Amino acid sequence: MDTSTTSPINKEKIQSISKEFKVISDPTRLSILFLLQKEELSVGNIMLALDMEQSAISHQLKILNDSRLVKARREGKSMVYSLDDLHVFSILEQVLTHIKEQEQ
Amino acid sequence: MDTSTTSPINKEKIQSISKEFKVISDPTRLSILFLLQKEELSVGNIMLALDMEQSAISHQLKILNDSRLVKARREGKSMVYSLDDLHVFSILEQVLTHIKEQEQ
DNA sequence: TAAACATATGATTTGTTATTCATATGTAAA
DNA sequence: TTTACATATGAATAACAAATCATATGTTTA
Repeated sequence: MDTSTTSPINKEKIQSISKEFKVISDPTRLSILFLLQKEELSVGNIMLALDMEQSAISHQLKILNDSRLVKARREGKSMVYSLDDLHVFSILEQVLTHIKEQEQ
Repeated sequence: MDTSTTSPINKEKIQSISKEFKVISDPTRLSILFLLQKEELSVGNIMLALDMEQSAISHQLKILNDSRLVKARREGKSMVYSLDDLHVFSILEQVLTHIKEQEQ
């Protein structure tokens, strides 16, 4: 199917794509996503793993949460975050493959 | 294959992925890529299509060119740009599908 | 070969995003 | 029921990226 003619790209679509990519183009947020791919983690544990300030982590988690890439649940005093949208990883896999190919 | 255990994500890899996404997360650059998907275009024609300043277009084309997403050739007085890496579009297609799914 | 045209590019300005700082909120333990 | 602990959040600052401005470079035409 010829997407270039059947679905013209308008400004709104460009903006949506742009926003999606912006969320996953920040190193801190990417690191969080990869950490959570292995296991769910509390904010404190993400802090320790990335060696960053609590506030910085929380702010980035909010962005990830707002775009429904992660979800949170309370566990006692801490908040435990986990992935909510596995779809990003198929995209990340593609990019990783691409990077690997270009390295050769 | 379990990529989470066989290929640990290090800081350099995070940076590479981040850079790749940053290139395709700017609306102007995305617009240029979609324009070039249909046909190769001179800087002047891209200017007209996006209604933006020549310098802004040139600066963004440079970034796209540096990351080997587009290539340029001279044609008389003008420079004609075309896509150099169709791979991005498989990623863009995925994101578009994702957006479409979430809309429903 | 001077003028006009098309694009590139460095420097500055403007806009955006991430981090930090200070503090608020919510939960559990003393 | 005060204190400690864990996280969230608004405001300020710092870092970064895009657009603009001014001008340089390269090509064609008069």
